Amino acid sequence: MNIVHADFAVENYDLPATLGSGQAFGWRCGPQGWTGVVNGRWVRLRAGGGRIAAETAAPAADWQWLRHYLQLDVNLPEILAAFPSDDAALQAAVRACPGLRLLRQEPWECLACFICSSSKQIVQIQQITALLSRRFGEPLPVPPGEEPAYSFPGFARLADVSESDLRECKLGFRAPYLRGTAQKLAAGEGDLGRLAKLSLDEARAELLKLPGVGMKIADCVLLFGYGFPEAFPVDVWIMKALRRHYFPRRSVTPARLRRFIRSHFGPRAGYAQQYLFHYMRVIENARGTK
DNA sequence: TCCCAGGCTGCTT
DNA sequence: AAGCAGCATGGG
Repeated sequence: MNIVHADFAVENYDLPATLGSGQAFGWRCGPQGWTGVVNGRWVRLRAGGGRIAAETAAPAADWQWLRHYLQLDVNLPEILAAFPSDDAALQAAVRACPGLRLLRQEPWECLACFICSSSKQIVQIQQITALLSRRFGEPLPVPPGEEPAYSFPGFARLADVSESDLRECKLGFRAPYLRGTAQKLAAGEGDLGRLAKLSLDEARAELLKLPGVGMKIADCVLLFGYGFPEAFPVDVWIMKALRRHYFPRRSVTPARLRRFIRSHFGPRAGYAQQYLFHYMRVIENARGTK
């Protein structure tokens, strides 16, 4: 089995923070780097010295799929410079983790994983999605001596899986949601590929038609899967941050909150969201419980 | 034992 | 329209 290497020069790219920041759930950190599956290929990544080194198990014609996934061509300093300068909380989050990036994941996998995510901790989402891959995905070529790896099962495959089989993957009450969404897509009711050509609001409206998909999950898919940079998923962590920093001692209606997000964070609000999320969840939390 | 987790749905007011 | 119980499962 051939092992194929590549090397990318990067600036302002914090690979561990990006792969571990709760936007993708398939990456595992080991002594030799971060191992995961991108578009049906086993990959290991290692960062250092202004470079990201990549290793795969099978030769590919080019590396565009990985550059696209890692969003290597995004001009991060330009995005960070456009954040509101008078926002102390956001600026602190940026200073704490200046190379945090957004990935561009495959939309179906992203959608399925976030349907599994509701009211779950990130570690558990990782476990659930790993079970789905192992059980219903296809085995992938890996270098000798490596753990087996599996593709993430497509919606056609999951549409044929019984609810109890999904529950055995620890999906709990999310099982009928994932099954329902997979069946709808398999039946041609909804075309994920078409969403990329729509506006943010139009694409969100399409996602909201799927079972188990509300505002939060829709915005995650729009941000992490389709690359709409203004999508701003509001989960419990972000809600905590927004209340604390922007609405102390005030109740906020969802409509007012959305208006605030749009006007305050601007057209790249999704990046601001990821910085606030990571700061709240990892950095502030670690400081508080140390 | 209790509270919470990258929520959504459907039923009550 | 807004509030809220219920939904599985596991971590701290």
